[in-house]
Amino acid sequence: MADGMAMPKPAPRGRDAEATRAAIIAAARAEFAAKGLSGARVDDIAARTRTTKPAIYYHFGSKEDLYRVVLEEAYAGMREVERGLDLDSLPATEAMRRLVEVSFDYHAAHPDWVRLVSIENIHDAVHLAGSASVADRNANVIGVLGALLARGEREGVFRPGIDPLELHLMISSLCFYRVSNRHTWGAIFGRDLQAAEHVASQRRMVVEAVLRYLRPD
Amino acid sequence: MADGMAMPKPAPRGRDAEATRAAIIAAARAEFAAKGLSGARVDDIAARTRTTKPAIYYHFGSKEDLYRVVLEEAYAGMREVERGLDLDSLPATEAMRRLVEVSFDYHAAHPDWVRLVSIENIHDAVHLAGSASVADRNANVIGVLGALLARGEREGVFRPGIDPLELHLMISSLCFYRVSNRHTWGAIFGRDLQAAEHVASQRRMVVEAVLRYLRPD
DNA sequence: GTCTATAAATGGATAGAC
DNA sequence: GTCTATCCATTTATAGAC
Repeated sequence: MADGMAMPKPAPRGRDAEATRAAIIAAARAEFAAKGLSGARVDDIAARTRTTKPAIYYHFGSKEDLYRVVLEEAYAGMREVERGLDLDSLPATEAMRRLVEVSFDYHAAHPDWVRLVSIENIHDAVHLAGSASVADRNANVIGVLGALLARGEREGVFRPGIDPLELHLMISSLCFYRVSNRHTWGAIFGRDLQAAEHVASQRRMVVEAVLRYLRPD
Repeated sequence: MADGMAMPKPAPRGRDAEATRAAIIAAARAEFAAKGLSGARVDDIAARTRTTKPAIYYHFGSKEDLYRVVLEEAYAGMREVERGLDLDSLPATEAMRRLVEVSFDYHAAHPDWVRLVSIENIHDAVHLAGSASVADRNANVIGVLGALLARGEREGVFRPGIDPLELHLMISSLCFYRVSNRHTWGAIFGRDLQAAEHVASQRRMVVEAVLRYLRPD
């Protein structure tokens, strides 16, 4: 257990490669989210770390490759949350409410992730296209939603004929837009969508919209 | 009526200042929508026109000022559509359906506008903040929605207590996201949201979602 | 008002020492 | 693996002729 200060180097600047990489990724994520892929400056990414520009190129090769890594890691973060959901123990309606609330809260709590996704769409998702970990994301959410829809239908609380992918589109739209477009919204309508009083109301609206959409009759 | 070829100049390149300005704006709109503000190149904007770079700087001063003009004109285009709606002659439910369908169709038909709005949000809407014509947009849509909600409530087809701004948020989310995020969506789920067969289904979903949200129960 | 040519600055990327 | 110093392509913007 005690490794007796077995670290070989006292580390004047960067400790080890892994720590440096992580620091660069964190800095790059902030920079890319703030200014986009084209707007981001490698110099500014370096300035956000304790290392320098050549370290970035040594570890990641190019600005674009670094962006790719940042994007990949950002999506990985969301996968964690999706896995942590235990929906089977709840009635279908409550499970759906919980799923929507978790999605709403995740988007609200991670505006940087929302911005990165927006930015990637401006680039026609070309950097995501070649990603390995994308395929696995595919099945998971839709599978969970599909199973929940089927269960709710059996329980008689959801109407039949709902496409899981289309429902996911509905939920994502309602959770994403209010974060991604909050700035133009604020400029046009003068309402801050992130103000605490409005967030709670919108959260209720989104849950209500989804549940009413699924309710039979 | 016949102006007898009264045009003073045969116009070898640019005819008049107004035509040149319009051509530059159109080219700039395409370039900015394709690559974003930082990614856009003034050289490429010039290449999309029959004029050259100095003409751009002569007419607009700077790349950023040109972007501002493009953004302003893009928003003006959407105002036209909103004004062309005659909702008073329809029952409240049908009027709401029509309003949602028009919004859906406008977003679907103008992906460039959607991209420009996304881009402006990445820039925290700083270019829209100082815009003169933004304020007038404010009142219009929300006023129309508020009046329609009040009428529907009187007719007993909408439930009370709906905030017009929040309803507009809901409609915009459902119409915007499927266009703005179609590329990451395609990369992750392998479904083209713009494919004709899916568009019709999503259009029904959006209308249904809104009407069910408003329906008393 | 519009062009050719060019200035001035920025910014991605690397050489070479340690 | 990480630094200092620098290269060089790109790109915004303008000078000056017509």
